[in-house]
Amino acid sequence: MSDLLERLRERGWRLTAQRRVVAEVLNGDHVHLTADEVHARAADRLPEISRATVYNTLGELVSLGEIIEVSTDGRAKRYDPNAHRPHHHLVCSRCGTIRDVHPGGNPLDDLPAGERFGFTVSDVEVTYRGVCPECAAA
Amino acid sequence: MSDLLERLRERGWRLTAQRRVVAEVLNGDHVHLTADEVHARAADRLPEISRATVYNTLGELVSLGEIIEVSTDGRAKRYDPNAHRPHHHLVCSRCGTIRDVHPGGNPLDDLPAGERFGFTVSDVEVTYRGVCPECAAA
DNA sequence: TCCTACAATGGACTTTGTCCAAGTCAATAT
DNA sequence: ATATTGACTTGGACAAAGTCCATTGTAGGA
Repeated sequence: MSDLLERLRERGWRLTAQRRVVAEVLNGDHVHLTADEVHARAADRLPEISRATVYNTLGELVSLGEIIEVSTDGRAKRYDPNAHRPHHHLVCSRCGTIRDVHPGGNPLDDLPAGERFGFTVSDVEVTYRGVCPECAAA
Repeated sequence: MSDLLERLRERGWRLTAQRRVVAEVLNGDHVHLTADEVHARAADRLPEISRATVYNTLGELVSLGEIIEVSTDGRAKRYDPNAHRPHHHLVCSRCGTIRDVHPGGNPLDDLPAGERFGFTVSDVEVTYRGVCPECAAA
C-alpha cells in the first residue's frame, strides 16, 4: 500500500491528497469497487473530491498497471488492486460478489492453432459464475 | 433461423413484424451486434421500429436462451445468436472484431475445490484477446 | 369479424462515463 | 521561507447505453 505510493512517486507521480485517498481505498484482497463506490469511500475521508478526479486517477492507475479494470456484468466497471499476480474471477450470479481465484493450468494452451483465425493471442480473461454460499443458504 | 421462429411460436411467442426482423438480423455465424446495431439493421427493413422494442426483444431472446449476451469491452453489450453450441470469444484488441472459438478442455476442471470459496460454480466465460490478421498487417 | 391480452411506441429518465475551461497546489529552485 | 509553474482538481455540461411507463396498436383465437 505505502509500497504502492512509494512506487508511484518513483515513477514521477505527483502525490496529491485526492490520489492518496483513492489509493488507500483500493487496498486489500477481493476488492472490486466501482468508480462510484471508490468515490463514495474517498469522499468519506476527503469530502470535496470530485468524480472526475476519481475517474482520472483510476484511469492512471490502470495505465500504470497498478490496478486492473474488470467488467463482469456489462454495467459499471470495477477496479481490482490485485494486479501483481495473474488471476481470474468468480462471480455470484445472485448478489454479484466477486472473488479472485487462481486456477491451475493456462487456458491459452486450450486454444488450438486451428481455432485462432490468424490472431496473435496474448491474453485470456476467465470469469466463473455460480452461487455463493450466502445466497445458496438464503 | 426459420427454425428459430418456429421454436418461438411453439413456446407461445406472439409473432410480430418487429420480432421477426430482429430475429432475422440475428442470423449467421460470428454475429455479435450491439443493440443499436440491431436496431439500425432492423430499421432498414422496418423503419418505424423503436429502440425500446429492440431492447425488449433482445431481452426476451436472452431469457429464452436463444441468444447470448456478451460484454467484451465494458461498453455496449453484444448479442450472439450462436447459443446452441457452447463456445468462447476471441477479440481483437485493436479493432474489436469478435470470433467464436471452441477450445478443447473444460476450464471448469481447472478450478480446484480449494479455489471455489463454497460457490456452486455452474458456468465459465472465457475471452481471449489478441491482434487479428488484418490489424497485424496494417 | 370482433375482442382482448399482449406488444410496440416514443419520450422522459437513469446510470455510467467523458470532456473542458478555470482555478488550485505540489514540488522544485531560489 | 517564498515564488514559480506546470500538472492536478473541480463542477458542470455533455454523451452513450439502457430502462420505464402511459398510450396506442395488433396477433391470434372465439
